[in-house]
This record gives sequence, C-alpha cells and structure tokens, in this order.
Amino acid sequence: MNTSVSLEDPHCPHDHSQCVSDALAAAEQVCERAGARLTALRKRVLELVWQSHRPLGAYDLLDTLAREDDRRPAPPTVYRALDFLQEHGLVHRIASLNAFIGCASPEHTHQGHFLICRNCRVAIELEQTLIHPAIAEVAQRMGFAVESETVEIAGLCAHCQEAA
Amino acid sequence: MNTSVSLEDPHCPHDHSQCVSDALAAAEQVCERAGARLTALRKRVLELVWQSHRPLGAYDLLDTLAREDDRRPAPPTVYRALDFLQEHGLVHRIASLNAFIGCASPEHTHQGHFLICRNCRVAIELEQTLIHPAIAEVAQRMGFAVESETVEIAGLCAHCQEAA
DNA sequence: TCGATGGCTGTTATCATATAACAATTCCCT
DNA sequence: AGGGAATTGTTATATGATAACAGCCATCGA
Repeated sequence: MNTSVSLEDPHCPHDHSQCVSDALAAAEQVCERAGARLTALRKRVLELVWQSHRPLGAYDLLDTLAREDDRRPAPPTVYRALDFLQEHGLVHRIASLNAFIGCASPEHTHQGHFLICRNCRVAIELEQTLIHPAIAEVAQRMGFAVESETVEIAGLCAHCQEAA
Repeated sequence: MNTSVSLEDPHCPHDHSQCVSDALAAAEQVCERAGARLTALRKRVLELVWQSHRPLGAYDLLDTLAREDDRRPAPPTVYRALDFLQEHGLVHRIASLNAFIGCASPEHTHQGHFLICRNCRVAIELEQTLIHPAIAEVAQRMGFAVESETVEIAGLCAHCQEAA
C-alpha cells in the first residue's frame, strides 16, 4: 500500500493515494447502486483523472494510456469513458479549460463549482456555499428553470499568492 | 432608420435595431476613452455579434462575413477582432458554448454572468445579483484571489417553459 | 450449451474550435 | 514624405470532440 505524500500537489501535501482509493471505492458504490458497470477502462480513466487535483484534458489521458499500453487508444475510447463518468457524477468537466477533474463527493448529485488557480492549476471544488442559493434566487426571480450550473472562478490560490 | 421589431428574438419582441445601435455607440465611447481604435472590421464583428441575443460561434461570424463579402476571411481575422472586443469589455465569451455575445453594459468592467436557455438559445446577462458577493465571500474565506468569474447557468427560460 | 441480445470497445474518418508564424498593409506622427 | 507601430491577410497547423460502423463479450433465457 502506497501511503507516500503526493508529488502531484506540492502546495497542499497530503496522502494522495488515499484520495485515489477513496474515489475508486466511492465510484464502485455509485455504480453498484445505479446498476451501471464500472469496467476496467472506465476505472482506469477515473484513476488517471484522479492522478492529481488538476483538471486534465482528454488528450492528456490518451497520452498517458498510450504510454502505459503499447497501443494508443483512439479519442472516442476516452471520451466515452468520460461521458459515462460524468453521467454518474464521478467527474466534472471544466468548460473554461476543456478539461476534466474527479468529483470530490459523487454520493449526492450536485453542480460542480470550482476555484481554479492559474499558476499551479489546482482546482478546488466548492460545496455548500452561498453561490448555489444565490443562483437559485436569481433564477427564480427571472422565472428561469435551472438545469446546470457552470461556475469556474479563476485566480490565484492562497499558496501561489504567497509565493509571488 | 430601421425600427422594425427584431425577428431574431421572437420570445421577447423589442426594437432590436436599438440594441445594436446602442451597443455600437457605447463601443465608440469605450474605445475613445481607452485610446483604442474601433476599426471597420472590429465594428463589423461587434455588429454581427449583436445580431441577436444568442451567443454566436467564431465560425458563424466567419460564415456571415463570407456571405457579405466575396472573399472569406481566415479564422485569425475574426479571432483577433473578438480578442480586441473582449479586452475592452465589449463582448463576453461563453465557455460552455465556445461562443461570443455582446456585453450589455460595457461602460463599467464586470464579470459576465449568464442565464442561457437550451431551447431558444437566448443568453440573458445578469448584473448586480447576489452571485458576485457570494463568490467574493467564498473566495475570501479560502484565501483565493479572484481574477475572473465564469458563471453560465443553463436551463429553460420562462417563455420556453410555457411553450412546453 | 447454445445462441440471441444489448452494452461496451475498437477503428476510421472527419468536424469544430483556436492559434502560431510571418508577410503585407495601413495608420499616424513627425 | 518617411519611419515605426498597429492592424490585417495568409498559410499552415494545433487542439478538442464526435459520427458512423464494425467487432467483441458478458449475460441470460431456452
């Protein structure tokens, strides 16, 4: 069992292997309950997405898969896996970066709201903030029926501000 | 002078030519003050972006330009104009749609927050809502220095709900 | 066990969005 | 008129995503 501190996220050292295994375990549960199949490929893609707390592009995932295997999978392979993972709330897509990131708490469905550091590229998922109620209030006032919320706040995280 | 009601936005009939001329007038002012040149091309692109209240893709703009002229401009032509217009706050980019829309009030700099109807595709720009303060509060709590806010709420506008 | 069914994956081709790099032109100031 | 900077034109290419169809394989009922 690998309990080493992750090198992927030097700004906030933690046992990242725990993040990954937690995410995979949660994914098993979610799929189990939904009667969906978390196949080897899907699990592998989810694991790769979780290799860091940075959003990763589909072609980054393809590159990694190509390095692991001898054969390079074609784009649809990864996009289909990502579609599946998104449908089951296991990953979020970051529209402003054309990238994907693991969902912090896939147990309950929710919108992904993120703080994204432009320097270290780490994305922090926000939960239970005033943002969602604010959106709901505005939408209601406008008679607008919300279906999905894209909230991506870019800037500098606390650590990168200090470093600068 | 064309005072006809716009056919572009049937859900909310209004004198759309007024929107366009207002936007162009405001743009002149903004550029004047900034010492920036609102060239013929930039003005034309801004006018095209304002042809409706729907976000338009860069290639849609290229298509329209190609129809107007005899020669089809190359992508960088339009992207550069869009970059300029964005820098001066005259258009916003909608990340979730890879599209662009005219800014409702370019006089003061602000983040673009939008309600976007998935049915009629109209985007409504939100101003002075609780969303910005909510974001500011969350960011401050996290020690995060906000530089830009992408807030794109997709769903059904009031009219399209009735129609369904 | 067999075969049918549906879901998953592989494969090829292509579309859609965006930018790099450099050349030509135009504008503006002196 | 001439020089320098900003703007636009042009070619090529990078990057992100999907359509369409073929093949595979798990599972389930006969």
